[in-house]
Amino acid sequence: MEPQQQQNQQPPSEDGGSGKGGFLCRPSSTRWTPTTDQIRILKDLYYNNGVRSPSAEQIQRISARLRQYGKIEGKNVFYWFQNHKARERQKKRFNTDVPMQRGVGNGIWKPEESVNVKHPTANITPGFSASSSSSSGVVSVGQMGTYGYGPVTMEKSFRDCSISTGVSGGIGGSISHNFGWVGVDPYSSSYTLFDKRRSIEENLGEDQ
Amino acid sequence: MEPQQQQNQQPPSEDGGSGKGGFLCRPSSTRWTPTTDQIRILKDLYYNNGVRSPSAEQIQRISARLRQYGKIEGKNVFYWFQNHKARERQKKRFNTDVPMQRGVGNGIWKPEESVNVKHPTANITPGFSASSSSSSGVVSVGQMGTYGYGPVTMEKSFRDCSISTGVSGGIGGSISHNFGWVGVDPYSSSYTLFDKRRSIEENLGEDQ
DNA sequence: ACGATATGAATGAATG
DNA sequence: CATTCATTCATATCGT
Repeated sequence: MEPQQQQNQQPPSEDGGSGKGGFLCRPSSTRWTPTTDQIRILKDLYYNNGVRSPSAEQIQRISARLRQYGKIEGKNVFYWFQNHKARERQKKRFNTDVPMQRGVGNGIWKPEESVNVKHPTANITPGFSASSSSSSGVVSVGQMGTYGYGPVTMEKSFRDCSISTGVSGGIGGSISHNFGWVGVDPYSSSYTLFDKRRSIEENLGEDQ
Repeated sequence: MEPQQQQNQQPPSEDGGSGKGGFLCRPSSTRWTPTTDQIRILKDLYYNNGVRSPSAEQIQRISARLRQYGKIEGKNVFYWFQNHKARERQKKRFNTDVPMQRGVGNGIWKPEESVNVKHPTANITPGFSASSSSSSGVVSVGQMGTYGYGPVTMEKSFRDCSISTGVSGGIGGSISHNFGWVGVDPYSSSYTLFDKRRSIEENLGEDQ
Protein backbone atom coordinates (compact mmCIF):
# COMPACT_ATOMS: atom_id res chain seq x y z
CA MET A 1 0.00 0.00 0.00
CA GLU A 2 2.40 2.55 0.90
CA PRO A 3 5.38 1.31 -0.89
CA GLN A 4 3.88 2.12 -4.09
CA GLN A 5 1.38 4.55 -4.99
CA GLN A 6 -0.89 3.17 -7.40
CA GLN A 7 -4.11 4.16 -8.65
CA ASN A 8 -4.72 7.49 -9.91
CA GLN A 9 -7.05 9.55 -8.14
CA GLN A 10 -9.78 9.88 -10.47
CA PRO A 11 -10.21 13.25 -11.83
CA PRO A 12 -13.38 14.93 -11.04
CA SER A 13 -14.74 14.04 -14.27
CA GLU A 14 -16.65 11.08 -13.19
CA ASP A 15 -18.99 9.82 -15.67
CA GLY A 16 -20.80 12.87 -15.88
CA GLY A 17 -22.80 12.73 -18.54
CA SER A 18 -21.87 10.33 -20.73
CA GLY A 19 -24.90 10.73 -20.87
CA LYS A 20 -27.02 10.12 -22.89
CA GLY A 21 -29.45 8.36 -21.96
CA GLY A 22 -30.18 5.64 -23.22
CA PHE A 23 -28.42 2.94 -21.80
CA LEU A 24 -25.75 1.87 -19.74
CA CYS A 25 -23.45 4.68 -19.62
CA ARG A 26 -20.70 2.61 -18.46
CA PRO A 27 -20.20 3.41 -14.94
CA SER A 28 -16.69 4.06 -15.54
CA SER A 29 -15.73 2.05 -12.63
CA THR A 30 -18.24 0.69 -10.41
CA ARG A 31 -16.23 1.11 -7.45
CA TRP A 32 -15.30 4.09 -5.47
CA THR A 33 -11.82 5.31 -6.07
CA PRO A 34 -10.78 7.54 -3.27
CA THR A 35 -8.91 10.64 -4.09
CA THR A 36 -5.73 11.44 -2.33
CA ASP A 37 -7.43 14.05 -0.27
CA GLN A 38 -10.08 11.68 0.80
CA ILE A 39 -7.55 9.16 1.85
CA ARG A 40 -5.59 11.74 3.65
CA ILE A 41 -8.56 12.69 5.67
CA LEU A 42 -9.63 9.19 6.33
CA LYS A 43 -6.26 8.29 7.61
CA ASP A 44 -6.16 11.34 9.67
CA LEU A 45 -9.36 10.31 11.30
CA TYR A 46 -8.14 6.83 11.72
CA TYR A 47 -4.80 7.53 13.18
CA ASN A 48 -5.10 10.89 14.73
CA ASN A 49 -8.54 10.65 15.98
CA GLY A 50 -8.73 7.03 16.64
CA VAL A 51 -11.76 6.54 14.57
CA ARG A 52 -12.03 2.93 13.76
CA SER A 53 -15.61 2.02 13.53
CA PRO A 54 -17.54 5.17 13.04
CA SER A 55 -21.17 5.11 13.83
CA ALA A 56 -23.82 5.87 11.36
CA GLU A 57 -23.87 9.46 12.29
CA GLN A 58 -20.19 9.80 12.01
CA ILE A 59 -20.20 8.12 8.72
CA GLN A 60 -22.64 10.55 7.39
CA ARG A 61 -20.63 13.46 8.50
CA ILE A 62 -17.44 12.07 7.21
CA SER A 63 -18.82 11.24 3.86
CA ALA A 64 -20.33 14.64 3.66
CA ARG A 65 -17.02 16.22 4.29
CA LEU A 66 -15.22 14.00 1.90
CA ARG A 67 -17.72 14.70 -0.74
CA GLN A 68 -15.96 17.95 -1.30
CA TYR A 69 -13.12 16.07 -2.74
CA GLY A 70 -14.96 13.71 -4.89
CA LYS A 71 -17.91 11.52 -5.16
CA ILE A 72 -18.37 9.32 -2.21
CA GLU A 73 -21.10 7.58 -0.39
CA GLY A 74 -21.67 6.48 3.09
CA LYS A 75 -20.92 2.92 2.47
CA ASN A 76 -17.57 3.81 1.09
CA VAL A 77 -16.60 5.36 4.33
CA PHE A 78 -18.02 2.49 6.20
CA TYR A 79 -16.12 -0.05 4.20
CA TRP A 80 -12.99 1.93 4.30
CA PHE A 81 -12.82 1.84 8.01
CA GLN A 82 -13.81 -1.74 8.13
CA ASN A 83 -11.14 -2.74 5.73
CA HIS A 84 -8.46 -0.58 7.07
CA LYS A 85 -8.94 -1.91 10.49
CA ALA A 86 -9.31 -5.48 9.45
CA ARG A 87 -6.24 -5.40 7.33
CA GLU A 88 -4.17 -3.87 9.93
CA ARG A 89 -5.05 -6.65 12.24
CA GLN A 90 -4.75 -9.31 9.66
CA LYS A 91 -1.30 -8.35 8.71
CA LYS A 92 -0.28 -8.49 12.23
CA ARG A 93 -1.81 -11.85 12.54
CA PHE A 94 0.05 -13.28 9.63
CA ASN A 95 3.38 -12.61 10.76
CA THR A 96 3.33 -13.00 14.30
CA ASP A 97 6.60 -14.21 13.36
CA VAL A 98 8.17 -15.94 16.16
CA PRO A 99 10.73 -13.75 17.70
CA MET A 100 13.55 -15.80 16.58
CA GLN A 101 16.13 -15.13 14.14
CA ARG A 102 18.06 -12.39 15.63
CA GLY A 103 19.60 -9.93 13.48
CA VAL A 104 18.95 -11.51 10.29
CA GLY A 105 17.68 -9.36 7.63
CA ASN A 106 14.48 -11.04 7.99
CA GLY A 107 11.78 -8.91 9.21
CA ILE A 108 8.25 -8.89 9.05
CA TRP A 109 6.75 -6.84 6.46
CA LYS A 110 6.06 -3.55 7.80
CA PRO A 111 2.58 -2.94 6.80
CA GLU A 112 1.62 0.55 6.92
CA GLU A 113 3.73 3.13 8.26
CA SER A 114 6.04 3.22 5.39
CA VAL A 115 6.11 6.42 3.75
CA ASN A 116 4.88 6.40 0.38
CA VAL A 117 8.00 6.64 -1.49
CA LYS A 118 7.17 5.53 -4.84
CA HIS A 119 10.02 4.45 -6.70
CA PRO A 120 13.60 5.18 -6.82
CA THR A 121 13.73 5.14 -10.49
CA ALA A 122 12.26 7.54 -12.80
CA ASN A 123 8.89 7.14 -11.39
CA ILE A 124 6.11 7.22 -13.70
CA THR A 125 3.87 9.49 -12.02
CA PRO A 126 0.49 8.48 -13.05
CA GLY A 127 -2.00 11.06 -13.31
CA PHE A 128 -1.14 13.15 -10.44
CA SER A 129 1.18 15.74 -11.55
CA ALA A 130 2.11 18.09 -8.95
CA SER A 131 -1.38 18.59 -7.98
CA SER A 132 -2.27 21.10 -5.50
CA SER A 133 0.47 20.86 -3.16
CA SER A 134 -0.73 23.96 -1.59
CA SER A 135 -2.86 21.86 0.50
CA SER A 136 0.18 21.49 2.41
CA GLY A 137 0.67 18.29 3.75
CA VAL A 138 -0.42 18.96 6.84
CA VAL A 139 -2.34 16.61 8.45
CA SER A 140 0.71 15.92 10.21
CA VAL A 141 0.26 12.72 11.71
CA GLY A 142 0.93 12.76 15.25
CA GLN A 143 2.80 9.62 15.52
CA MET A 144 3.83 8.28 12.32
CA GLY A 145 3.30 9.29 8.89
CA THR A 146 1.36 6.66 7.54
CA TYR A 147 -0.58 7.66 4.72
CA GLY A 148 1.12 7.18 1.62
CA TYR A 149 -0.35 9.23 -0.97
CA GLY A 150 0.86 12.56 0.05
CA PRO A 151 1.63 15.34 -2.19
CA VAL A 152 5.00 15.03 -0.91
CA THR A 153 7.05 13.68 -3.51
CA MET A 154 9.92 13.19 -1.49
CA GLU A 155 12.37 11.51 -3.47
CA LYS A 156 14.22 9.14 -1.86
CA SER A 157 13.78 6.26 -0.53
CA PHE A 158 15.86 3.80 0.68
CA ARG A 159 13.17 1.68 1.57
CA ASP A 160 13.59 -1.49 3.18
CA CYS A 161 17.06 -1.88 4.06
CA SER A 162 16.13 -3.96 6.87
CA ILE A 163 12.78 -3.09 7.67
CA SER A 164 11.76 -3.88 10.96
CA THR A 165 13.74 -6.74 11.76
CA GLY A 166 14.18 -5.80 15.13
CA VAL A 167 11.43 -3.56 15.39
CA SER A 168 13.71 -0.99 16.43
CA GLY A 169 11.43 0.61 18.75
CA GLY A 170 11.67 -2.33 20.78
CA ILE A 171 8.38 -3.45 21.72
CA GLY A 172 9.46 -6.46 23.41
CA GLY A 173 8.13 -9.37 21.76
CA SER A 174 5.42 -8.39 19.57
CA ILE A 175 6.76 -7.57 16.37
CA SER A 176 4.91 -5.40 14.16
CA HIS A 177 2.19 -3.19 15.16
CA ASN A 178 3.86 -0.30 16.65
CA PHE A 179 1.25 1.96 15.56
CA GLY A 180 1.26 4.70 17.92
CA TRP A 181 -2.02 6.07 17.22
CA VAL A 182 -3.36 8.27 19.72
CA GLY A 183 -3.47 5.68 22.25
CA VAL A 184 -6.79 4.24 21.88
CA ASP A 185 -6.72 0.63 22.39
CA PRO A 186 -7.76 -1.20 19.37
CA TYR A 187 -8.74 -4.30 21.02
CA SER A 188 -10.50 -3.24 24.07
CA SER A 189 -13.78 -2.22 22.81
CA SER A 190 -15.69 -3.57 20.02
CA TYR A 191 -16.76 -0.50 18.44
CA THR A 192 -17.28 3.10 18.48
CA LEU A 193 -14.79 4.79 20.52
CA PHE A 194 -16.84 7.69 21.32
CA ASP A 195 -13.92 9.19 22.82
CA LYS A 196 -12.87 11.17 19.96
CA ARG A 197 -16.31 11.81 18.97
CA ARG A 198 -16.05 15.28 20.19
CA SER A 199 -13.09 15.95 18.10
CA ILE A 200 -14.62 14.38 15.20
CA GLU A 201 -17.67 16.37 15.42
CA GLU A 202 -15.65 19.45 15.57
CA ASN A 203 -13.64 18.27 12.75
CA LEU A 204 -16.42 17.84 10.48
CA GLY A 205 -19.06 19.62 12.21
CA GLU A 206 -19.28 22.11 9.56
CA ASP A 207 -20.83 21.40 6.35
CA GLN A 208 -23.54 18.98 5.96
CA MET B 1 0.02 -20.33 -15.21
CA GLU B 2 -0.85 -23.33 -17.12
CA PRO B 3 1.35 -22.71 -20.02
CA GLN B 4 4.09 -23.17 -17.71
CA GLN B 5 6.96 -21.36 -18.87
CA GLN B 6 8.03 -20.65 -15.53
CA GLN B 7 11.07 -18.70 -15.59
CA ASN B 8 14.14 -19.98 -14.25
CA GLN B 9 13.87 -19.12 -10.76
CA GLN B 10 16.25 -16.85 -9.24
CA PRO B 11 19.64 -18.13 -8.60
CA PRO B 12 21.02 -18.20 -5.18
CA SER B 13 21.08 -14.51 -5.17
CA GLU B 14 18.30 -14.23 -2.85
CA ASP B 15 20.40 -12.35 -0.51
CA GLY B 16 18.50 -9.41 -1.54
CA GLY B 17 20.88 -8.59 -4.14
CA SER B 18 21.74 -5.58 -2.26
CA GLY B 19 25.05 -7.06 -2.28
CA LYS B 20 26.32 -5.12 -5.08
CA GLY B 21 26.04 -1.76 -3.89
CA GLY B 22 28.02 -1.13 -0.95
CA PHE B 23 25.40 0.26 1.22
CA LEU B 24 22.43 1.20 -0.63
CA CYS B 25 20.18 -1.50 0.37
CA ARG B 26 18.22 -1.41 -2.71
CA PRO B 27 16.06 -4.36 -2.34
CA SER B 28 16.59 -5.15 -5.85
CA SER B 29 13.05 -6.01 -6.06
CA THR B 30 10.34 -4.62 -4.09
CA ARG B 31 8.30 -7.61 -4.47
CA TRP B 32 8.74 -11.11 -3.35
CA THR B 33 10.02 -13.45 -5.96
CA PRO B 34 9.31 -16.96 -4.95
CA THR B 35 11.95 -19.53 -5.46
CA THR B 36 11.21 -22.70 -7.29
CA ASP B 37 11.20 -24.62 -4.11
CA GLN B 38 8.77 -22.29 -2.56
CA ILE B 39 6.51 -22.54 -5.52
CA ARG B 40 6.72 -26.23 -5.51
CA ILE B 41 5.63 -26.40 -1.96
CA LEU B 42 2.92 -23.90 -2.40
CA LYS B 43 1.49 -25.77 -5.30
CA ASP B 44 1.73 -28.95 -3.45
CA LEU B 45 -0.29 -27.48 -0.69
CA TYR B 46 -2.72 -26.06 -3.11
CA TYR B 47 -3.32 -29.06 -5.26
CA ASN B 48 -2.44 -31.98 -3.18
CA ASN B 49 -3.63 -30.73 0.06
CA GLY B 50 -6.48 -28.65 -1.02
CA VAL B 51 -5.28 -25.60 0.69
CA ARG B 52 -7.01 -22.66 -0.80
CA SER B 53 -7.35 -20.03 1.77
CA PRO B 54 -5.10 -20.80 4.63
CA SER B 55 -5.93 -19.20 7.87
CA ALA B 56 -3.63 -16.99 9.74
CA GLU B 57 -2.11 -19.78 11.67
CA GLN B 58 -1.55 -21.82 8.61
CA ILE B 59 -0.01 -18.91 6.89
CA GLN B 60 2.42 -18.50 9.65
CA ARG B 61 3.30 -22.10 9.53
CA ILE B 62 3.66 -22.19 5.83
CA SER B 63 5.73 -19.10 5.60
CA ALA B 64 7.93 -20.41 8.32
CA ARG B 65 8.51 -23.52 6.38
CA LEU B 66 9.13 -21.73 3.16
CA ARG B 67 11.54 -19.45 4.79
CA GLN B 68 14.07 -22.17 4.53
CA TYR B 69 14.13 -21.69 0.86
CA GLY B 70 14.30 -18.01 0.74
CA LYS B 71 13.04 -14.85 2.20
CA ILE B 72 9.35 -14.82 2.56
CA GLU B 73 6.79 -13.22 4.70
CA GLY B 74 3.34 -14.03 5.75
CA LYS B 75 1.67 -11.74 3.36
CA ASN B 76 3.43 -13.38 0.49
CA VAL B 77 1.84 -16.64 1.30
CA PHE B 78 -1.45 -15.00 1.82
CA TYR B 79 -1.38 -13.22 -1.48
CA TRP B 80 -0.10 -16.23 -3.25
CA PHE B 81 -3.07 -18.28 -2.34
CA GLN B 82 -5.42 -15.47 -2.94
CA ASN B 83 -4.07 -14.88 -6.36
CA HIS B 84 -3.67 -18.43 -7.33
CA LYS B 85 -7.18 -19.22 -6.49
CA ALA B 86 -8.57 -16.13 -8.07
CA ARG B 87 -6.69 -16.62 -11.28
CA GLU B 88 -7.48 -20.22 -11.56
CA ARG B 89 -11.07 -19.36 -11.27
CA GLN B 90 -10.82 -16.47 -13.57
CA LYS B 91 -9.40 -18.60 -16.26
CA LYS B 92 -11.78 -21.32 -15.74
CA ARG B 93 -14.50 -18.84 -16.05
CA PHE B 94 -13.69 -18.34 -19.64
CA ASN B 95 -13.00 -21.86 -20.43
CA THR B 96 -15.83 -23.57 -18.82
CA ASP B 97 -18.24 -21.14 -20.09
CA VAL B 98 -17.50 -20.69 -23.66
CA PRO B 99 -19.99 -22.42 -25.77
CA MET B 100 -17.81 -24.99 -27.08
CA GLN B 101 -20.29 -26.93 -28.87
CA ARG B 102 -17.99 -29.72 -28.67
CA GLY B 103 -19.29 -32.51 -26.91
CA VAL B 104 -17.88 -32.05 -23.94
CA GLY B 105 -15.58 -34.27 -23.31
CA ASN B 106 -14.04 -32.32 -20.90
CA GLY B 107 -10.95 -31.87 -22.66
CA ILE B 108 -10.56 -28.23 -22.53
CA TRP B 109 -9.29 -27.85 -19.19
CA LYS B 110 -5.69 -28.38 -18.79
CA PRO B 111 -5.05 -29.28 -15.30
CA GLU B 112 -2.03 -27.49 -14.47
CA GLU B 113 -0.62 -29.74 -11.94
CA SER B 114 -2.30 -32.51 -10.31
CA VAL B 115 -5.71 -33.24 -9.29
CA ASN B 116 -7.54 -30.26 -8.48
CA VAL B 117 -10.82 -30.80 -7.12
CA LYS B 118 -11.89 -27.97 -5.19
CA HIS B 119 -15.03 -27.33 -3.57
CA PRO B 120 -17.38 -25.11 -5.27
CA THR B 121 -17.30 -21.94 -3.55
CA ALA B 122 -20.21 -20.51 -5.10
CA ASN B 123 -19.87 -17.09 -6.03
CA ILE B 124 -22.78 -15.01 -5.91
CA THR B 125 -23.84 -13.20 -8.86
CA PRO B 126 -22.50 -9.81 -8.99
CA GLY B 127 -24.58 -6.87 -8.62
CA PHE B 128 -26.83 -7.36 -11.47
CA SER B 129 -29.09 -10.21 -10.86
CA ALA B 130 -32.39 -8.76 -11.42
CA SER B 131 -33.83 -7.34 -8.38
CA SER B 132 -37.06 -8.78 -9.30
CA SER B 133 -36.99 -11.47 -6.84
CA SER B 134 -40.49 -10.72 -6.24
CA SER B 135 -42.15 -12.57 -3.54
CA SER B 136 -43.77 -14.58 -6.11
CA GLY B 137 -41.14 -16.89 -5.30
CA VAL B 138 -40.40 -18.72 -8.28
CA VAL B 139 -36.88 -18.30 -8.50
CA SER B 140 -36.98 -20.95 -11.00
CA VAL B 141 -33.84 -22.61 -10.40
CA GLY B 142 -33.77 -23.82 -13.85
CA GLN B 143 -30.40 -22.52 -14.33
CA MET B 144 -29.41 -19.30 -13.17
CA GLY B 145 -26.52 -17.69 -14.69
CA THR B 146 -24.73 -19.59 -17.22
CA TYR B 147 -21.45 -18.26 -16.42
CA GLY B 148 -20.39 -21.66 -16.03
CA TYR B 149 -19.66 -22.24 -12.57
CA GLY B 150 -20.21 -25.82 -12.15
CA PRO B 151 -22.19 -26.52 -9.13
CA VAL B 152 -23.70 -23.29 -8.63
CA THR B 153 -24.51 -23.14 -5.11
CA MET B 154 -26.87 -20.42 -5.16
CA GLU B 155 -26.16 -19.77 -1.62
CA LYS B 156 -28.78 -18.65 0.64
CA SER B 157 -30.64 -16.55 -1.67
CA PHE B 158 -33.49 -14.98 -0.10
CA ARG B 159 -33.87 -16.37 3.23
CA ASP B 160 -34.64 -14.13 5.99
CA CYS B 161 -37.82 -12.70 4.93
CA SER B 162 -38.56 -11.31 8.22
CA ILE B 163 -39.43 -7.79 8.00
CA SER B 164 -37.59 -7.06 11.06
CA THR B 165 -37.99 -3.48 11.43
CA GLY B 166 -34.74 -3.79 12.99
CA VAL B 167 -32.68 -0.98 13.97
CA SER B 168 -35.64 0.78 15.04
CA GLY B 169 -34.42 2.60 17.84
CA GLY B 170 -32.22 5.06 16.42
CA ILE B 171 -29.16 5.01 14.66
CA GLY B 172 -26.50 5.09 17.07
CA GLY B 173 -25.47 1.80 18.03
CA SER B 174 -26.87 -1.39 17.05
CA ILE B 175 -26.46 -1.39 13.47
CA SER B 176 -26.57 -5.04 13.37
CA HIS B 177 -26.61 -5.44 9.77
CA ASN B 178 -29.01 -2.98 8.69
CA PHE B 179 -26.94 0.00 8.41
CA GLY B 180 -28.80 2.92 9.53
CA TRP B 181 -26.43 5.42 8.33
CA VAL B 182 -28.56 6.26 5.51
CA GLY B 183 -30.18 9.37 6.34
CA VAL B 184 -33.25 8.35 4.58
CA ASP B 185 -35.67 6.89 6.88
CA PRO B 186 -34.83 3.32 7.15
CA TYR B 187 -38.14 2.61 8.52
CA SER B 188 -39.74 2.39 5.26
CA SER B 189 -39.41 -1.26 5.57
CA SER B 190 -41.68 -2.90 3.19
CA TYR B 191 -38.90 -3.32 0.83
CA THR B 192 -36.61 -4.83 3.24
CA LEU B 193 -37.98 -8.21 3.03
CA PHE B 194 -35.99 -9.31 0.17
CA ASP B 195 -32.53 -9.07 1.15
CA LYS B 196 -31.23 -7.10 3.91
CA ARG B 197 -28.00 -6.65 2.21
CA ARG B 198 -29.64 -4.84 -0.55
CA SER B 199 -30.29 -1.93 1.62
CA ILE B 200 -26.76 -1.02 1.64
CA GLU B 201 -26.78 -0.53 -2.00
CA GLU B 202 -29.99 1.14 -2.51
CA ASN B 203 -30.31 3.07 0.59
CA LEU B 204 -27.23 4.84 -0.13
CA GLY B 205 -29.19 7.37 -1.80
CA GLU B 206 -28.12 9.65 0.86
CA ASP B 207 -29.38 13.03 0.48
CA GLN B 208 -27.62 14.94 -2.00
C1' DA C 1 14.16 -1.95 -26.62
C1' DC C 2 9.30 -3.02 -26.56
C1' DG C 3 4.93 -5.65 -26.04
C1' DA C 4 2.66 -9.48 -23.88
C1' DT C 5 1.91 -12.25 -20.26
C1' DA C 6 2.45 -13.88 -15.52
C1' DT C 7 1.98 -12.77 -11.10
C1' DG C 8 2.80 -10.06 -6.62
C1' DA C 9 0.34 -6.51 -4.11
C1' DA C 10 -3.40 -3.62 -2.78
C1' DT C 11 -7.93 -2.56 -1.80
C1' DG C 12 -13.08 -1.81 -2.49
C1' DA C 13 -16.99 -4.56 -1.69
C1' DA C 14 -19.42 -8.34 0.38
C1' DT C 15 -20.53 -12.24 2.98
C1' DG C 16 -20.66 -15.10 7.26
C1' DC D 1 -14.95 -8.65 13.12
C1' DA D 2 -12.94 -12.29 10.09
C1' DT D 3 -12.79 -14.01 5.45
C1' DT D 4 -13.39 -14.05 0.87
C1' DC D 5 -14.06 -12.29 -3.93
C1' DA D 6 -13.17 -9.27 -7.74
C1' DT D 7 -10.47 -5.78 -9.89
C1' DT D 8 -6.91 -3.37 -10.77
C1' DC D 9 -2.14 -1.67 -10.48
C1' DA D 10 2.77 -2.63 -10.75
C1' DT D 11 6.46 -5.11 -12.02
C1' DA D 12 9.27 -9.23 -13.21
C1' DT D 13 10.26 -11.96 -17.03
C1' DC D 14 10.07 -13.78 -21.49
C1' DG D 15 9.46 -13.48 -26.40
C1' DT D 16 10.53 -11.51 -30.63
